[in-house]
Amino acid sequence: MPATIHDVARQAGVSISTVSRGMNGTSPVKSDKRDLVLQVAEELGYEPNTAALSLLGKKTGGIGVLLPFITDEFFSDLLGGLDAAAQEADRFLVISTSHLKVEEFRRAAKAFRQRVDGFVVMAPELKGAQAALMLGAGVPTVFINTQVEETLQADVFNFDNYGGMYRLTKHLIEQGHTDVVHVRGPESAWDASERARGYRDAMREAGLDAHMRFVQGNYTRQAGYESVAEILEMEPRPTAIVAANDYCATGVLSALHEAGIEVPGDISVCGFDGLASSQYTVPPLTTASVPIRQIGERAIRRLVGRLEERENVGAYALETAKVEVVDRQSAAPKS
Amino acid sequence: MPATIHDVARQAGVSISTVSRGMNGTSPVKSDKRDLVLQVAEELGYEPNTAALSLLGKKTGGIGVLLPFITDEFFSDLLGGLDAAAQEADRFLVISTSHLKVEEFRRAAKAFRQRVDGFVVMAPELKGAQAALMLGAGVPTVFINTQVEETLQADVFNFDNYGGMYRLTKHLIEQGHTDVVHVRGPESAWDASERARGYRDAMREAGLDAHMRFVQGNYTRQAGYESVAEILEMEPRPTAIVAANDYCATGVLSALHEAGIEVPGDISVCGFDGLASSQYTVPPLTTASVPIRQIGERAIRRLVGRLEERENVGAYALETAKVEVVDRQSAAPKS
DNA sequence: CTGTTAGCGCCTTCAT
DNA sequence: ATGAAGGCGCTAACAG
Repeated sequence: MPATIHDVARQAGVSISTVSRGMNGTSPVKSDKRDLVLQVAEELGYEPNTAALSLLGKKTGGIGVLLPFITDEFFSDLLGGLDAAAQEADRFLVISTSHLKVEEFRRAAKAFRQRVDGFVVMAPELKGAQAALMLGAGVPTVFINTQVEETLQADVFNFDNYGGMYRLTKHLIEQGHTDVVHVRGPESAWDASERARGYRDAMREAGLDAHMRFVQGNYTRQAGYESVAEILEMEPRPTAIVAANDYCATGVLSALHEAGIEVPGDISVCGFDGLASSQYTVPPLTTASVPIRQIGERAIRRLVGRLEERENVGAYALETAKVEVVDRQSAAPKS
Repeated sequence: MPATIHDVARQAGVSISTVSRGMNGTSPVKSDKRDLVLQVAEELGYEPNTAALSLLGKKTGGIGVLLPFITDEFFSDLLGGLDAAAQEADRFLVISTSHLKVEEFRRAAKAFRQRVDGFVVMAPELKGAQAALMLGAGVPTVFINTQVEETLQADVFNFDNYGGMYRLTKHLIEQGHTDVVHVRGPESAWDASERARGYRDAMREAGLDAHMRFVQGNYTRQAGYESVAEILEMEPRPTAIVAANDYCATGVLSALHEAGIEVPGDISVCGFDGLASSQYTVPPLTTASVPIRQIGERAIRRLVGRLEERENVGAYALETAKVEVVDRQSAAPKS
């Protein structure tokens, strides 16, 4: 049974108010008494009961994190940034995942609402407004990589899915490739559609409409692996593959190696995300790098700023982080 | 401002006790009144305030998860298992990471103690007893992959670090390799020491004492990458490399490829962990597979069992999951 | 400066 | 079967 404020008061021979004031510095306490209180509290290992605090309307210190998955390096990186910034702000993360479906999302939102001060949400399969609705009005929320409308009253930290893929595709085209195939992400995901759109626009602008080819994937290595069989059947055979993400590209690399096809000698391969691991694939992956860790850190800082009602936070904003092409060895000029 | 029990009571024209009883079924309520209460509660979107509940000594529903890192596929897999089982039990995860150092661990333990019903802890750099001490006596805790003494009053779910590495090394030796080098994990980590011990024993038993070679690493891809320079200098040059984990092995593969050395033609490479990604490396990685997701699921189930004081939970137990060698293409018989 | 008191929202006796 | 009242631990008025 942990010590309560009464225990400390009794032991120190003062009233509970004095203890409270001494510990919080809410109002002046004679210094010898304050020292005594602090000392007794220390001895008894006293810590204010957080439930009592919340009941009084104090903040919980918790930040709710709602993610679609977690078993993915992209999300570990994001969580790394989130957690680092949270610790820095002396807050803790309450995490829940697998909210691909609306119902699951609603359930988690409900369970969390009372236990956290605000939310960080990544819901590429949900519109931001839809998610905001379920979280309840007035709950400070920051969205990451989520489709939003202008009217949404929340901060949004996106990254340039469209532009990143556009530039990546263009990069390939500039190297002489004309038959570039895109292994798409899931139909239902907004970010996947944006990436596909980037690919499409780059091809069109280069007058390569007739050369556009899509293979349906779902962001997994498995899907990338399986896409290769289909790609190798295409006529003419593509000389470059742009996968929707690095995971997918890894699967592509693996299948190509198994089929005895050289990368980038016979065919070029690109990913998207710029995961730490993409540097260590064989060969190292040309990709579009998303600063996901920093996005996580910034999202938390912004949220904490709102929670603490800092002056300089300002109006709600949509920030779109730049996505840079990282040229490594898995893509090369068309021979 | 969310509705309180008083709002419901007023609206339904009954006392708050009746509302409480109606919602919880704690004691009989005339059925028409109960229906009315339920209906009003629904309309008002009433949900019992969790802080008030905790104050009354009720459970919070939260499970604290304390991990050393999170930016690692191994941990995402673990979290996947943890989260799945938690959702199944209608509980939520409160996660905190980067507890490599004792001080950080203590800090997180303190912050979490009041907000969760129990803990799942993975602290390979801490002895279980030490961690238990910081969590406070009587807090239900399950340890994963943590060094423990016999006396620890807690459930422990480990996996066979020693045996897995022993068998992996033996596997290589049986294929004719005599010069097998081990890229170690961090000195301070218990699991890394266990793996190193497995390697050592396998080598010794085969009479290969004089052939033992260690390179110090730290479980990262970077360390694996850098170890290769050192390994290639060794006389005689090793024909096989056993890395302390898959990440490290990935770095090895990458550096070897860059150096134009064929795997497994010129040199065999093995990892440890059996990450999903190890199946997609080039070439696919021979490794020792740890059922980490299942371990996560089982850990949560056990913890929940304890929290609910189910009859059949029984005494505290140490379970050590088997680690299987998965033979893929990165290792081959010595030519 | 310091002590007393009134709740925060809820469950739980204790009466009725 | 139902209502009234106490109290969980704490902070913030309100008195001195």
